[in-house]
Amino acid sequence: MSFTLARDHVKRGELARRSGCNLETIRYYEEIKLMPEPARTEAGHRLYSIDDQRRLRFILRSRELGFSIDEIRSLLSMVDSGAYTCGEIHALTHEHLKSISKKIADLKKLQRTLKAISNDCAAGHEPDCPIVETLFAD
Amino acid sequence: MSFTLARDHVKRGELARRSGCNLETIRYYEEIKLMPEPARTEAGHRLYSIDDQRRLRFILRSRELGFSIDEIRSLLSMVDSGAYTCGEIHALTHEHLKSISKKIADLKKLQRTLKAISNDCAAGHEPDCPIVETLFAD
DNA sequence: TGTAGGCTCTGTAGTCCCTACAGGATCAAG
DNA sequence: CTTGATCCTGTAGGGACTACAGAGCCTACA
Repeated sequence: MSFTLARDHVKRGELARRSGCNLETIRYYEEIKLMPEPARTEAGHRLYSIDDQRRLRFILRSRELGFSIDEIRSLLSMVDSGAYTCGEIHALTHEHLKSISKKIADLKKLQRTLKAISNDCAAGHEPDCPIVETLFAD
Repeated sequence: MSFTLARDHVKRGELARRSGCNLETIRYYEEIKLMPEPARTEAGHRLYSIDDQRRLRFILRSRELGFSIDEIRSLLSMVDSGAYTCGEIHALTHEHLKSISKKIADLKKLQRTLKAISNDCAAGHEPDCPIVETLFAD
Protein backbone atom coordinates (compact mmCIF):
# COMPACT_ATOMS: atom_id res chain seq x y z
CA MET A 1 0.00 0.00 0.00
CA SER A 2 1.89 2.99 -1.28
CA PHE A 3 0.53 6.50 -1.09
CA THR A 4 1.09 9.02 -3.80
CA LEU A 5 3.55 11.75 -2.97
CA ALA A 6 1.65 15.01 -2.96
CA ARG A 7 2.98 17.26 -5.67
CA ASP A 8 4.00 19.90 -3.16
CA HIS A 9 5.74 17.54 -0.77
CA VAL A 10 9.35 16.70 -1.54
CA LYS A 11 12.01 14.50 -0.05
CA ARG A 12 15.29 15.74 1.27
CA GLY A 13 17.27 15.30 -1.93
CA GLU A 14 14.76 17.24 -3.95
CA LEU A 15 14.61 20.00 -1.33
CA ALA A 16 18.38 20.21 -1.46
CA ARG A 17 18.34 20.51 -5.24
CA ARG A 18 15.59 23.12 -5.25
CA SER A 19 17.07 25.25 -2.52
CA GLY A 20 20.73 24.84 -3.34
CA CYS A 21 21.27 23.77 0.24
CA ASN A 22 23.64 20.97 1.08
CA LEU A 23 21.81 17.71 1.76
CA GLU A 24 23.26 17.22 5.20
CA THR A 25 22.76 20.81 6.21
CA ILE A 26 19.00 20.31 6.00
CA ARG A 27 19.23 17.56 8.57
CA TYR A 28 21.51 19.75 10.66
CA TYR A 29 18.97 22.59 10.69
CA GLU A 30 16.38 20.11 11.89
CA GLU A 31 18.67 18.89 14.64
CA ILE A 32 19.31 22.40 15.96
CA LYS A 33 15.59 23.12 15.62
CA LEU A 34 15.71 25.84 13.01
CA MET A 35 13.63 23.57 10.80
CA PRO A 36 10.67 21.64 12.29
CA GLU A 37 10.52 17.87 12.19
CA PRO A 38 8.94 17.23 8.83
CA ALA A 39 6.26 14.68 7.97
CA ARG A 40 7.47 11.22 7.04
CA THR A 41 6.50 8.55 4.58
CA GLU A 42 5.59 5.16 5.99
CA ALA A 43 9.16 4.09 5.42
CA GLY A 44 10.45 7.03 7.41
CA HIS A 45 11.58 9.28 4.58
CA ARG A 46 11.22 12.99 5.28
CA LEU A 47 8.52 14.89 3.39
CA TYR A 48 8.79 18.65 3.17
CA SER A 49 5.75 20.84 2.67
CA ILE A 50 5.61 24.14 0.83
CA ASP A 51 5.89 25.91 4.19
CA ASP A 52 9.02 23.95 5.01
CA GLN A 53 10.47 25.00 1.70
CA ARG A 54 9.68 28.65 2.39
CA ARG A 55 11.23 28.40 5.80
CA LEU A 56 14.43 26.89 4.48
CA ARG A 57 14.60 29.65 1.88
CA PHE A 58 14.29 32.20 4.67
CA ILE A 59 17.13 30.57 6.59
CA LEU A 60 19.44 30.28 3.59
CA ARG A 61 18.81 33.84 2.51
CA SER A 62 19.46 35.12 6.01
CA ARG A 63 22.70 33.14 6.16
CA GLU A 64 23.74 34.68 2.84
CA LEU A 65 23.15 38.06 4.44
CA GLY A 66 25.51 37.05 7.18
CA PHE A 67 23.04 36.53 10.01
CA SER A 68 24.21 34.01 12.58
CA ILE A 69 22.13 30.99 13.43
CA ASP A 70 21.12 32.63 16.70
CA GLU A 71 20.03 35.78 14.92
CA ILE A 72 17.98 33.71 12.52
CA ARG A 73 16.47 31.89 15.46
CA SER A 74 15.35 35.26 16.83
CA LEU A 75 13.97 36.36 13.49
CA LEU A 76 12.10 33.12 13.06
CA SER A 77 10.67 33.02 16.54
CA MET A 78 9.31 36.51 16.02
CA VAL A 79 7.80 35.44 12.74
CA ASP A 80 6.51 32.18 14.23
CA SER A 81 4.79 33.86 17.12
CA GLY A 82 3.29 36.32 14.67
CA ALA A 83 3.78 38.93 17.35
CA TYR A 84 6.59 40.84 15.74
CA THR A 85 6.56 44.39 14.58
CA CYS A 86 8.48 45.87 11.75
CA GLY A 87 10.41 47.89 14.30
CA GLU A 88 11.76 44.80 16.06
CA ILE A 89 12.93 43.25 12.84
CA HIS A 90 14.48 46.53 11.82
CA ALA A 91 16.36 46.75 15.11
CA LEU A 92 17.84 43.28 14.69
CA THR A 93 18.85 44.11 11.14
CA HIS A 94 20.40 47.35 12.27
CA GLU A 95 22.47 45.54 14.89
CA HIS A 96 23.65 43.17 12.23
CA LEU A 97 24.58 46.04 9.93
CA LYS A 98 26.66 47.52 12.72
CA SER A 99 28.59 44.28 13.14
CA ILE A 100 29.21 44.16 9.40
CA SER A 101 30.53 47.71 9.48
CA LYS A 102 32.84 46.77 12.30
CA LYS A 103 34.16 43.78 10.42
CA ILE A 104 34.84 45.95 7.39
CA ALA A 105 36.63 48.52 9.52
CA ASP A 106 38.77 45.82 11.15
CA LEU A 107 39.70 44.33 7.82
CA LYS A 108 40.60 47.74 6.41
CA LYS A 109 42.86 48.40 9.34
CA LEU A 110 44.52 45.04 8.74
CA GLN A 111 44.89 45.88 5.09
CA ARG A 112 46.58 49.21 5.86
CA THR A 113 48.98 47.62 8.34
CA LEU A 114 49.88 44.80 6.02
CA LYS A 115 50.38 47.14 3.08
CA ALA A 116 52.62 49.33 5.16
CA ILE A 117 54.79 46.39 6.17
CA SER A 118 54.77 44.99 2.70
CA ASN A 119 55.78 48.26 1.06
CA ASP A 120 59.10 48.16 2.85
CA CYS A 121 59.83 44.94 1.10
CA ALA A 122 61.78 45.07 -2.12
CA ALA A 123 60.54 41.59 -3.05
CA GLY A 124 64.03 40.86 -4.20
CA HIS A 125 66.20 37.77 -4.01
CA GLU A 126 67.97 38.59 -0.79
CA PRO A 127 67.14 36.56 2.26
CA ASP A 128 66.69 39.58 4.50
CA CYS A 129 63.03 40.42 4.44
CA PRO A 130 61.61 43.40 6.32
CA ILE A 131 58.25 41.62 6.61
CA VAL A 132 59.82 38.74 8.47
CA GLU A 133 61.80 41.10 10.60
CA THR A 134 58.70 43.04 11.55
CA LEU A 135 56.94 39.85 12.53
CA PHE A 136 59.83 38.80 14.74
CA ALA A 137 60.57 42.21 16.23
CA ASP A 138 60.23 42.88 19.96
CA MET B 1 68.47 18.88 43.78
CA SER B 2 66.87 21.87 42.15
CA PHE B 3 68.45 23.61 39.24
CA THR B 4 68.22 27.32 38.76
CA LEU B 5 65.92 28.44 36.03
CA ALA B 6 68.02 30.25 33.46
CA ARG B 7 66.95 33.86 33.33
CA ASP B 8 65.95 33.59 29.70
CA HIS B 9 63.95 30.38 30.07
CA VAL B 10 60.36 30.70 31.17
CA LYS B 11 57.51 28.36 31.93
CA ARG B 12 54.22 28.33 30.14
CA GLY B 13 52.39 30.71 32.45
CA GLU B 14 55.11 33.32 32.22
CA LEU B 15 55.26 32.96 28.44
CA ALA B 16 51.51 33.46 28.31
CA ARG B 17 51.76 36.60 30.41
CA ARG B 18 54.62 38.03 28.40
CA SER B 19 53.12 37.32 25.02
CA GLY B 20 49.50 37.94 25.85
CA CYS B 21 48.72 34.51 24.45
CA ASN B 22 46.18 32.29 26.13
CA LEU B 23 47.82 29.62 28.26
CA GLU B 24 46.14 26.72 26.48
CA THR B 25 46.80 28.13 23.05
CA ILE B 26 50.51 27.72 23.59
CA ARG B 27 50.03 24.03 24.16
CA TYR B 28 47.78 23.91 21.13
CA TYR B 29 50.45 25.48 18.92
CA GLU B 30 52.84 22.82 20.12
CA GLU B 31 50.36 20.07 19.33
CA ILE B 32 49.85 21.26 15.77
CA LYS B 33 53.60 21.71 15.45
CA LEU B 34 53.75 25.44 14.96
CA MET B 35 55.83 25.60 18.10
CA PRO B 36 58.59 23.05 18.72
CA GLU B 37 58.56 20.79 21.74
CA PRO B 38 60.28 22.90 24.36
CA ALA B 39 62.86 21.81 26.89
CA ARG B 40 61.53 20.47 30.17
CA THR B 41 62.49 20.70 33.78
CA GLU B 42 63.16 17.44 35.58
CA ALA B 43 59.56 17.48 36.76
CA GLY B 44 58.30 17.80 33.22
CA HIS B 45 57.45 21.49 33.18
CA ARG B 46 57.96 23.21 29.82
CA LEU B 47 60.83 25.66 29.53
CA TYR B 48 60.77 28.18 26.74
CA SER B 49 63.94 29.73 25.36
CA ILE B 50 64.33 33.20 23.92
CA ASP B 51 63.98 31.69 20.46
CA ASP B 52 60.71 30.05 21.45
CA GLN B 53 59.47 33.40 22.69
CA ARG B 54 60.43 35.05 19.40
CA ARG B 55 58.68 32.34 17.47
CA LEU B 56 55.48 32.68 19.44
CA ARG B 57 55.58 36.43 18.90
CA PHE B 58 55.89 35.80 15.18
CA ILE B 59 52.89 33.50 15.22
CA LEU B 60 50.70 35.81 17.27
CA ARG B 61 51.58 38.82 15.17
CA SER B 62 50.84 36.92 12.00
CA ARG B 63 47.50 35.80 13.39
CA GLU B 64 46.68 39.41 14.24
CA LEU B 65 47.36 40.23 10.62
CA GLY B 66 44.85 37.60 9.66
CA PHE B 67 47.18 34.92 8.34
CA SER B 68 45.75 31.43 8.68
CA ILE B 69 47.60 28.74 10.57
CA ASP B 70 48.59 27.16 7.27
CA GLU B 71 49.93 30.41 5.92
CA ILE B 72 51.94 30.87 9.08
CA ARG B 73 53.24 27.33 8.70
CA SER B 74 54.46 28.27 5.23
CA LEU B 75 56.06 31.47 6.44
CA LEU B 76 57.76 29.67 9.29
CA SER B 77 59.01 26.80 7.19
CA MET B 78 60.60 29.28 4.82
CA VAL B 79 62.18 31.07 7.73
CA ASP B 80 63.22 27.80 9.36
CA SER B 81 64.90 26.46 6.26
CA GLY B 82 66.67 29.79 5.90
CA ALA B 83 66.20 29.36 2.18
CA TYR B 84 63.60 32.03 1.67
CA THR B 85 63.87 35.15 -0.37
CA CYS B 86 62.15 38.41 0.20
CA GLY B 87 60.22 37.80 -3.00
CA GLU B 88 58.64 34.59 -1.71
CA ILE B 89 57.50 36.22 1.49
CA HIS B 90 56.21 39.16 -0.45
CA ALA B 91 54.23 36.83 -2.72
CA LEU B 92 52.55 35.12 0.23
CA THR B 93 51.75 38.47 1.79
CA HIS B 94 50.34 39.69 -1.48
CA GLU B 95 48.07 36.64 -1.74
CA HIS B 96 46.87 37.33 1.74
CA LEU B 97 46.18 40.95 0.92
CA LYS B 98 44.10 39.82 -2.01
CA SER B 99 41.97 37.60 0.19
CA ILE B 100 41.46 40.48 2.62
CA SER B 101 40.34 42.69 -0.24
CA LYS B 102 37.91 40.04 -1.31
CA LYS B 103 36.47 39.73 2.17
CA ILE B 104 36.02 43.48 2.34
CA ALA B 105 34.31 43.51 -1.05
CA ASP B 106 32.00 40.68 -0.01
CA LEU B 107 31.06 42.42 3.21
CA LYS B 108 30.40 45.69 1.40
CA LYS B 109 28.11 43.91 -1.01
CA LEU B 110 26.28 42.40 1.95
CA GLN B 111 26.05 45.79 3.53
CA ARG B 112 24.55 47.34 0.40
CA THR B 113 22.01 44.53 0.03
CA LEU B 114 20.98 44.65 3.64
CA LYS B 115 20.71 48.43 3.62
CA ALA B 116 18.57 48.28 0.52
CA ILE B 117 16.20 45.78 2.11
CA SER B 118 16.20 47.63 5.37
CA ASN B 119 15.42 51.00 3.78
CA ASP B 120 12.07 49.72 2.61
CA CYS B 121 11.19 49.12 6.21
CA ALA B 122 9.32 51.82 8.03
CA ALA B 123 10.34 50.31 11.40
CA GLY B 124 6.84 50.95 12.55
CA HIS B 125 4.49 48.98 14.71
CA GLU B 126 2.70 47.10 11.98
CA PRO B 127 3.35 43.39 11.73
CA ASP B 128 3.96 43.46 7.98
CA CYS B 129 7.67 43.83 7.48
CA PRO B 130 9.25 44.13 4.04
CA ILE B 131 12.47 42.63 5.38
CA VAL B 132 10.68 39.46 6.40
CA GLU B 133 8.83 39.37 3.12
CA THR B 134 12.04 39.67 1.16
CA LEU B 135 13.57 36.84 3.12
CA PHE B 136 10.58 34.61 2.43
CA ALA B 137 10.06 35.58 -1.19
CA ASP B 138 10.40 33.07 -4.03
C1' DT C 1 10.44 -11.22 -11.09
C1' DG C 2 15.08 -10.05 -10.16
C1' DT C 3 18.47 -6.86 -9.58
C1' DA C 4 21.29 -2.81 -10.03
C1' DG C 5 22.14 1.60 -8.51
C1' DG C 6 20.27 5.55 -6.62
C1' DC C 7 18.15 7.55 -2.82
C1' DT C 8 17.25 7.82 2.17
C1' DC C 9 17.96 6.62 6.95
C1' DT C 10 20.83 6.83 11.41
C1' DG C 11 24.82 7.91 14.08
C1' DT C 12 29.15 9.69 14.33
C1' DA C 13 33.63 12.02 13.16
C1' DG C 14 36.00 15.63 11.06
C1' DT C 15 36.91 20.71 9.87
C1' DC C 16 39.15 25.38 11.94
C1' DC C 17 41.12 27.66 15.82
C1' DC C 18 41.10 27.69 19.79
C1' DT C 19 39.21 27.56 24.96
C1' DA C 20 38.02 25.33 29.12
C1' DC C 21 37.77 21.93 32.37
C1' DA C 22 38.89 17.81 35.54
C1' DG C 23 41.95 15.47 38.30
C1' DG C 24 46.32 15.00 39.58
C1' DA C 25 51.55 16.47 40.43
C1' DT C 26 54.81 20.07 41.63
C1' DC C 27 56.57 24.40 43.19
C1' DA C 28 57.38 28.56 46.17
C1' DA C 29 56.42 31.19 50.18
C1' DG C 30 55.27 31.63 54.95
C1' DC D 1 54.52 21.56 56.78
C1' DT D 2 50.90 23.50 54.65
C1' DT D 3 48.60 26.31 51.45
C1' DG D 4 47.68 28.11 47.16
C1' DA D 5 49.46 28.98 42.72
C1' DT D 6 51.17 26.82 38.88
C1' DC D 7 51.96 22.96 35.96
C1' DC D 8 50.86 18.42 33.80
C1' DT D 9 47.74 15.29 30.81
C1' DG D 10 43.71 14.13 28.29
C1' DT D 11 39.43 15.40 26.68
C1' DA D 12 35.11 18.11 25.47
C1' DG D 13 32.93 22.06 23.66
C1' DG D 14 31.75 25.76 20.30
C1' DG D 15 29.90 27.45 15.54
C1' DA D 16 28.24 26.02 11.30
C1' DC D 17 28.49 22.82 8.87
C1' DT D 18 30.29 18.55 5.89
C1' DA D 19 31.27 13.82 5.11
C1' DC D 20 31.22 9.12 5.73
C1' DA D 21 29.76 4.17 6.93
C1' DG D 22 26.51 0.75 6.96
C1' DA D 23 22.08 0.00 6.76
C1' DG D 24 17.24 0.00 4.46
C1' DC D 25 14.18 1.50 0.66
C1' DC D 26 12.51 2.65 -4.11
C1' DT D 27 12.37 2.50 -9.07
C1' DA D 28 13.40 1.36 -13.73
C1' DC D 29 14.72 -1.90 -16.81
C1' DA D 30 15.58 -6.71 -18.70
